[in-house]
Amino acid sequence: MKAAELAKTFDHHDFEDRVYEAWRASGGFRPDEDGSRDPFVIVIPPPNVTGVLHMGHGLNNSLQDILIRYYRMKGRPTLWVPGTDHAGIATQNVVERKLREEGTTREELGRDEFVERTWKMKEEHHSVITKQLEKIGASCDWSRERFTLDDGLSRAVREVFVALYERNLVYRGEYLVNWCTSCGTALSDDEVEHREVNGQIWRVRYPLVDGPGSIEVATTRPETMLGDTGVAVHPADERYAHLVGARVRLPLTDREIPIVEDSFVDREFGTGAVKITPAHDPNDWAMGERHDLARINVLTAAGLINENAPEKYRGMTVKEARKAVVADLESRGFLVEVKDHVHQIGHCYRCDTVIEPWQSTQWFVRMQPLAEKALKAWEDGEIVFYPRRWENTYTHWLRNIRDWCISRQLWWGHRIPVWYDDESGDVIVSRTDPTEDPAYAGRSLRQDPDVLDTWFSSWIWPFSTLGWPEQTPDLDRFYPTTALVTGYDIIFFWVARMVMAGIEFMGAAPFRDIYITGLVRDIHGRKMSKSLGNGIDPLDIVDSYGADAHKFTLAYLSAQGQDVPIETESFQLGSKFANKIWNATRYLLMNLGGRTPVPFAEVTLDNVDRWIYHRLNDTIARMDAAMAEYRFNEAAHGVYEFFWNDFCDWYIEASKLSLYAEDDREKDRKMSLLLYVLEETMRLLHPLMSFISEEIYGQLPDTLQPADGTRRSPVLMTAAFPRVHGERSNESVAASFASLQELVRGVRTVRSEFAIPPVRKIDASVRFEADFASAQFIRSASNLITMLAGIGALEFVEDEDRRAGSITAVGTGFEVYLDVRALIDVDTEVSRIERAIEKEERLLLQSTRKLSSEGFVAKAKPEVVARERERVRETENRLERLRRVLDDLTRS
RNA sequence: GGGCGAAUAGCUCAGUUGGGAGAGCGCCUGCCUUACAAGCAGGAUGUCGGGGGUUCAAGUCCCUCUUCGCCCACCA
Repeated sequence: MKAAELAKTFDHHDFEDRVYEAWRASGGFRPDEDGSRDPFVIVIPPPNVTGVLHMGHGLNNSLQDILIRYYRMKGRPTLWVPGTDHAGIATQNVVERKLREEGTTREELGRDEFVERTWKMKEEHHSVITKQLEKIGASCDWSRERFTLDDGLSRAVREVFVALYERNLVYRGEYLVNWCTSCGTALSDDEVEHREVNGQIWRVRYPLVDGPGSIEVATTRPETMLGDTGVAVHPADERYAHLVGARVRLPLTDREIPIVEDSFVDREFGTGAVKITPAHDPNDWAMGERHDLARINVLTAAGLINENAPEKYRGMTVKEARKAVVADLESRGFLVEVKDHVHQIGHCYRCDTVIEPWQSTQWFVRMQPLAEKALKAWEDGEIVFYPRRWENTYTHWLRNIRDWCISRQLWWGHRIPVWYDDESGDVIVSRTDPTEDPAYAGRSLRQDPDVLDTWFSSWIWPFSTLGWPEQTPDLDRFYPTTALVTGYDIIFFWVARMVMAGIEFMGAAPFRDIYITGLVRDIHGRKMSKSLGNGIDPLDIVDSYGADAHKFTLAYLSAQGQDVPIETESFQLGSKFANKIWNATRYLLMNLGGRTPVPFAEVTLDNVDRWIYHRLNDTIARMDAAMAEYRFNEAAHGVYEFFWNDFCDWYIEASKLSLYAEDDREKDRKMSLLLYVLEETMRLLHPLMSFISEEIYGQLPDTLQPADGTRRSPVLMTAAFPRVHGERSNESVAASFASLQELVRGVRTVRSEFAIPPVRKIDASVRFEADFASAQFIRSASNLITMLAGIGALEFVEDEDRRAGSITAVGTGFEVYLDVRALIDVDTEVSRIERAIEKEERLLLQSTRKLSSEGFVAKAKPEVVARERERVRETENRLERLRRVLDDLTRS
C-alpha cells in the first residue's frame, strides 16, 4: 500500500470548500430516483431574507443536516428542501430604515420602486444566507430551492386565499385589530408581545348630567377618554345601582354618555366603574356592541389624536395627549388620584412599538374549523412532538383559537387577490387578474392595496415548495414530509398553522415528527441578541474552528428540549475532536508504507480486535437508538467516546505492539484491521463530522473494501451507514478487556502516585484469584500489558510471595506486584492502601446493608440481587487482600 | 391567574424504562513516550435546591416549599 500522508497540522480550511463542492458535484444532495422506498424529507424553516443567519439557525440547520445525512446513508431517498422567507414586516422595516438614512421614504419612492428596492436587498441577503448554509455544510437540494415570493409560491398563496374564501373560511370585516403605529399595519394576535410595564392608574370623576354628584372611573389610559361613549358598572353593585341609566358629562369634551350595567365589570377593581372606549379597547368594543354604544376613534393610523377629539389635542401623540389630558383633568378638578400600577402592555414583535387596539377593515381567516382538524391530527398521533411537552403549547393554542387577521398594510408581500368595483360595490376574489379578463372589460377595478401576512405563505410551505397546486411528482412522492426541526417560539405562528393548512389542502398533516430545538443562549443563559451584542456568527465559528466543530459541538450540547448555552470557546470541543480524528488517521496512514492489505475475509481477529468490533457494534446501536429518538447529544457522545476512548486510547495504542514489531504478516494483518475499523468509523461519524470524515474517506486506499460487505462509494456522504452485526457482539471479550484495562490502570496509578516516569520500566508479577474468568485472556495479552503499563519483565505467579518488597495493585480477580519498593516511601504507600481500604469498606457496607435489609432479597429482581452478592464477594475479596498488603507493609 | 422548564463537581451541563453519581472546561501531579502538548498518564472535588411521601431501593416517581427563567391570559 502507498503511504498517503496527511498534513502534519490539522487545518479545516484545507479541505472544507473542496469537499462541499465534491458533494454538490456528486449529485448526492438530491434524492435518488428510486421511488420505491420510504423517503426521508425535511423542508427547511425558511430563514428571513431580512438578515443573515445567527447561531439559532446554526443549531437548527446543523440538526437537520445530521438527520438528513444519517437517513441518506441509511439508504432512504432523502430530500432537504432549502428556501427563504420574504418576511413581510421585518424586511419592509429594514428597507424603510435604509431609505430614511438616505433621506427619503417609501411614499416618495412609490410602491413599484419600493418593491424593486426590496427585491434587490433580498438578493443580497439571499446570497449571504446561501453561502452560510454551504459553509456550515448543509446538504440540502439546491435544485429545489424556493422563496416564499417566487412565482410558484405566489400562485399557491392566491389559490389558498381564494379557496378559503370560497369555503367561507376567509372573510372581510371591520373590527378592532392590533395596530402598530410605527409599521403602519395591522398585526395578528400572535404578533403582539405582552410585557409588564410600570405605568400608572388614574381615578377620574365624571360628573352627572342631572344634578350634583359624579361617578369615578379608573383608567390606565386617560387619553382614550376622548373616545369614551359610556361608563359601565356591575349589575349587582349596590353602590351604583341608582346611577344606572343616568348620563354623565364627559370631561374635556361636550359629550354626554350613559351609565350602563354590564357583568364584565369587576366590582373589586379600581372604583368598580369603568369607562367604555369601544374604538380603543377590545373589552370596551364588546361592551359597546352589547349596549349599542357609538365607536369614536380618536387616533390616526400614525397614532396621533385625530379630528374626533377636541381641537387642542389634535395632532398630539398618545404620550403627549396623555400628559395634556391628565393636566387638564387635574386643573379642572376631575382628577381624583394617581397611583403607580404595573400592567401588561402589547408591543409589536418586530419594532417593539406599543400596540394600539384600532378599528379598521381587515381580512381574517376563520380558524375554528381548521383548528379542530389540527387538534384531531395530534389526538390521532399523526404528529408527534419531541420533546412531548410541547404538545401542551400546541393544544392550548388550538383550543383557544381566535380568528387570524391576515391583511397587512404593507407593500412587501403577496398582494391580496381581491378587486373592488367602487361603482357597483362588487368584490371580486379571483385566482387571476380580472383586469386582464375580457369579462370585466370596461369596468374600473381597484385591487386591494394590502398584502398578506408573511405566515400566510409560510403555512403552506411544506406543500407549496413541492409544486402545489400542481400535482407534481415531487408532491406525490415527498408529501407528507417526515420531520420538522424548529424552535418553540414559532409553534403557533408556524407549526400549528402548517398542520391546519396541510390537512385542509393536502388531506394530511405536513410532517410526522416535530423536533423542537432549544434556544441558543450565551454562557450566562441570556438570549443572544443584537442589543446585548452577545451573538455569535456561525461563519466566524466555521472560520476559526471549522464546520465540523460547529455542527458537532452544537449537537453534543443539545440535550433534547433544553436551551443550549454556548460561548465561542465552547467550539473547541468539536475542533479538538476533529484534530484527534485527523491525527489518529495520520498515524495509520503513516504506517501504511510497504504493507500488503489482507482481505477482511482472510483476517483472523485477535481478542483486542474482537473487543473493538464489539465496541463499534455497541456504538452503532447507540447511535441508531439516539437518532430514532432525536437525541442528538446522545449520538454525539456515543461516537466521541468510541473514537477517543476506545479506538484511540486503547485500540490504536494496542496496535503499536504489532506495528512496531518485526513480524510482517502481523503488521499487514493489524494494519488492515485498523483501516477496516477506520473506514467504518468514518461512516459512523459522517452525519456528525461530515467534512473531515469525507476528507479522510477520500484518502483511504482505493483498494480498501469495507469489512461489513458494503461497497466503497465515490463519496462518503452516500456510502452505507454501518449496521449492527449480531456476531460482533462478544460480552465475554468485553468483560475480559475491561479486566485488562483495570489491570493496566492499576499499574499506571501506582506509577503516577510514585512519580515513576514512563521511560523507567518496572518488573511486575500478576497473581489471579482462583476462579478469575479473565485469567486466560490476560495471560495471553502479557506483551500488550507490558507495553501499555510500561512493565519490564512480567510474570504470572501462583502465590503471594512476590508481594514482599513490592507495591501491590489490587484489582477484581487479580493483584499485581510491582517491583518498585526501593523507589517509594513506605508511609505514602501505607496511606494509599488505607484509603483504598476505606473506600472498599464503604462499598461493602452499602452492599451488605442492602442485602440484609428486609424485602430486598425477596422483592428485587433476581439479577439485581445476584449482582449485589457478586459485588459483596468481590469487595470482600479485594478488601481482604488489601489488608494483607497493609500487614506486609507495616510488618517490614 | 393558569401552564411549562431549570436547580447535580469551581464553571457550563449530561444522566433513556427507579438498582453502587458522569462529561467538557478549569484545578493538581508527572510526561515534548517517533499520530496528536488542540496531546498522553494519573488525581482531587458532589448532604444530586429544602422538606415530606411511595418503594426492598429515589438524582430518577408523587406531594410541598424556595429561587431563577419562559409561555399563555380582556381585569380597566
